Amino acid sequence: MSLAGEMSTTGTVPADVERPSGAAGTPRPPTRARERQATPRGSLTSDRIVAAGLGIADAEGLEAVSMRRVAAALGVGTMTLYTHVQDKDALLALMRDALFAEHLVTDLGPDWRTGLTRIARRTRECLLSHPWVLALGLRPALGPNKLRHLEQVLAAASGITSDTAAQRTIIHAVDDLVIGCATQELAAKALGADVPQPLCGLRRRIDADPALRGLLDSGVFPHLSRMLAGDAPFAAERFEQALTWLLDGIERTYRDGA
Amino acid sequence: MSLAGEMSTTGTVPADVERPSGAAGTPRPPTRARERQATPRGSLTSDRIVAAGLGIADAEGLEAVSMRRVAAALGVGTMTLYTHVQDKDALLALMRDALFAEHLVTDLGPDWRTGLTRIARRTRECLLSHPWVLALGLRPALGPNKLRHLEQVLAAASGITSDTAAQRTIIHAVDDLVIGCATQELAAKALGADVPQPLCGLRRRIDADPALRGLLDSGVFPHLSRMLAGDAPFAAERFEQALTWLLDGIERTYRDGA
DNA sequence: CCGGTCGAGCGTACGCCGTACGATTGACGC
DNA sequence: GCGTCAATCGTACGGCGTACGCTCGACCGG
Repeated sequence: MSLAGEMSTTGTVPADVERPSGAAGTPRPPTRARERQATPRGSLTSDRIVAAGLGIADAEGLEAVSMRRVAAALGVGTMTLYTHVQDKDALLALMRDALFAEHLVTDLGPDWRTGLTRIARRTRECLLSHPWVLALGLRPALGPNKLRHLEQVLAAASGITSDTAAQRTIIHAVDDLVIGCATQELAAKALGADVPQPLCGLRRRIDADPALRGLLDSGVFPHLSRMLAGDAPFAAERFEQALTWLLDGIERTYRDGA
Repeated sequence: MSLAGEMSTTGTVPADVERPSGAAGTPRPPTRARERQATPRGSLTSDRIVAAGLGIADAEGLEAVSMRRVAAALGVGTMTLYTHVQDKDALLALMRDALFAEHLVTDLGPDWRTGLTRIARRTRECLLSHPWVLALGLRPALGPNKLRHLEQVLAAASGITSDTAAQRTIIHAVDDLVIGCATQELAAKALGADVPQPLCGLRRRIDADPALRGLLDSGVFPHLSRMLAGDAPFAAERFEQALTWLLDGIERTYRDGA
């Protein structure tokens, strides 16, 4: 039930898997010319499938995760996966939930603000180090690890108000900000940006396209031109600032009343 | 250059397209038994391809947008599209940029806060009414309409500070919140949620899965259980509240200094 | 009027994908 | 020893993006 504890923290690819071939009392001399059955019949579990999927996704991105590929990484026929996993969508959902285990923090700290800040930072790091999670897009995932994560966020939020509807609004707001930040940061990184110094990624891409470059120079974008002339703050700084603003707003609302 | 003005505002599918077949001075008696050439040779433009793509995406979702499908909607051979569009990715980028035209607001209002609020609301509505945009995921799009949108956001943000780095942080923060809100809202809507009354979508889905249901009832999720017993606020209310918090935080930072 | 050139249009094919279906086969209870 | 059943997986189907090369209409210099 509590499958996929923190298997994903390995980071590097656990894809190519041990081939027992003679493990656990089943020597299996191939009765026919069958060389198959490298995995001893009952050893394939959805956990191992999910782990293989995570390895491929981390190493090569989400688009490399195909059923054939996962099966090959496990040394198993493609259709065998369907005995343990309903769908490819189901596999992706399991992978998503496995990663929610990484969202957990070990210590919420002394007050709600510290707790929410720590969770937000951890979640952001998690999303940034597994970009394929956001590429999953709108597919909603629900699993035991997501429940654990929700519980932890709620535990932090309950320090500020006991109104459950307000708690919901608060954790959603923080989550939204983190998701949005990570999404945009990854999109920017896909362009080789994030070196903020002289030119940001946006500037570089506009320069690369003569049409856009002409449009920018046409003078109808005064604010944009001025901004592109200056330096850009690091994404991490932007995130911290935005989080501070949001938590400031929350704090002001609930400091007195509630 | 400024292709795709507000073609996407049509909403409904412009897919099945007029077949001129004898238009504009080329009667074209088929010299052979060729019945093709329904579109009079020069009439296919990337604009029309993008429009067809938008129609399919709005009507049937992003996964229905395939090169074959778009070509069929235009009454044209599949490979013909590649004369006007480099890639499927390029087509999707053009579609994304076309939608940025919808992000523009007609009036920013009297002050920066009104301006940012209006843009944020408009952007949210835009994302919600074209869910496939977020499904595009991390693919960064850049085009003339995105530049126009950026210029407008910057125009609003410049009312609070003239520091361009700070402007950048501000507009990113607002954008992040909107993107995150819309993402989560669409994910929730995909489950048939958003009727907040007795049970939210989360609750319904937990109940649907006996394993999760058991986990929840096991008592290790006290905060979660308490929250699920209460009502959930509407997504729109959550968005407005979060935006207010964020803008409050921004306002406090810049009201006195800068 | 004519011949040449060029690019728009597109038919075919290749290698991927997810997965329905049914045959095979090993483990286990009797 | 044998029936049963679930795990395994080979084959096949329809769809995808797109590389490649052919056809053919339109235009242009003569």
